[in-house]
Amino acid sequence: MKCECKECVIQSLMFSNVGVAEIENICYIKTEKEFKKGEIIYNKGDEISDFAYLKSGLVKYYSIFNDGKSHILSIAKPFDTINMINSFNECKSLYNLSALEDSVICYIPLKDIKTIIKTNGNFAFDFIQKFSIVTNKTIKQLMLINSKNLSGRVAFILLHFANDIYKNQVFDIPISRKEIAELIGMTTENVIRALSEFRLEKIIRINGKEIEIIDMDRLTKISTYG
Amino acid sequence: MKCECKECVIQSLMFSNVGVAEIENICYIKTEKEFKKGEIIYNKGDEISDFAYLKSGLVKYYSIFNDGKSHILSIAKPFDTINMINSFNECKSLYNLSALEDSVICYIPLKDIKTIIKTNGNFAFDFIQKFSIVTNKTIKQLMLINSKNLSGRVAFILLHFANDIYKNQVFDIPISRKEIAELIGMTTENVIRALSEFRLEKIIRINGKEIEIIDMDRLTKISTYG
DNA sequence: TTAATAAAATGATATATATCATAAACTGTT
DNA sequence: AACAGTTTATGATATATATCATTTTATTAA
Repeated sequence: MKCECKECVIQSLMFSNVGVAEIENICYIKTEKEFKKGEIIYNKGDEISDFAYLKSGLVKYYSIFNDGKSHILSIAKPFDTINMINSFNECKSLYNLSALEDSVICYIPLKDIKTIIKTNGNFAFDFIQKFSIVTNKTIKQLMLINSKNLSGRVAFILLHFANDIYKNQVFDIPISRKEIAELIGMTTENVIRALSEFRLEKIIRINGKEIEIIDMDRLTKISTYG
Repeated sequence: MKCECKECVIQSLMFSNVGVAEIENICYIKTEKEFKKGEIIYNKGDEISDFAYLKSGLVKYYSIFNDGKSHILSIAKPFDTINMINSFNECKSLYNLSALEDSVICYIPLKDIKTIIKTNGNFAFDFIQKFSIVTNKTIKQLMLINSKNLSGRVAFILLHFANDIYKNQVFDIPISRKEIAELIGMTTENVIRALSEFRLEKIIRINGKEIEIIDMDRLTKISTYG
């Protein structure tokens, strides 16, 4: 089997400095696995033996704390690395990961990535850079959401789906209202109320899971200042 | 000048794989700078040209968002790396950093660290591991705090100072009540109220900045389940 | 297709936290 | 020592969000 994925992190982003021989090798040892919507990819604590990235679909990272509630950290989209953040820790998943949509994950044994890091400094450097960008974005998003009120948080998440994930003003939201609540730290009822308000104000149009952002300007203002 | 810092990240943690020649070299090119309590170390957006770590003192990372309020991300303690998280991004500080106590920061030009990463795979590997631990801890703390109520958050922070920073049940809290509020995302008045309640309940003793944790068990319970 | 179940929606009420006001206790400065 | 400015502290009130209850609308399974 030979890789073909044009947007593969490994080929395009990270392996820009890896010799051709190494790339060929990686392409042959990679494996792919399909997950159905709702399937668990990793449980918290599972051993991580592979470097993984999302080829297609959508994946959520979440944790359950002592409050008994699920808290969603973030959502990975195609070509995001999966579990990069814990791959170098104790090689145990720090989060629960599950598929929000049917997803395909590409695996490369972690030991092979580690070997390349140890033998190819330029690859290691690019890897650190990529790692830094991913984690910084996650931390920034967490802090930003916490600084906002209910409407601001809901607006922020709608814009995240429209701008970052689907790159479209119309999209089928892949998570339930309850999951939006778990992502922004508010209750399901209040998320629904905020969405209803946006709908009545003609800022968005809702048809079940389908959401269209009608007034991008106002939603952005609500997200920014709310 | 020759390094002497026994607990230096560079010597002990990260340079375990660097050849002796490289260590000697690093020791000679490092510089140190003192910051008085309250002094700014980096402003958000400042260029980062050095890898830095905290030799002594205490440093806060914070950001000011559109709400006009300061939000503290975390507090670095001696031998923590400073700005590791943005060193490999755009080499611009993503946060404001200021000294909470008189502090000494040790600098090594980033270009030298980058050279070692590119030429010494084992160092790169250890660097990634260290990076991973630091960022994971930050993200976990952010999520945990957000999952708690007022008392739980205040208890959590008191335990953080006692257990992680000062390793003592009695300590002088280095930040104001306002800064505690900025760290846990509550208002100053409510932080003071929570502290007063803990005092009345004989869970802690307060004498200005001096705090003693009397009932560790109850405070831990409040932090865990609050 | 229908029943059963879950998700979305909305209202009423409770609760936690924020805001505003004020006073007391510090801190630093002259 | 006295002053101004800041931090800490506390109370009263307002506001935002959570909780509980109920209905409607989707989804899933039989």
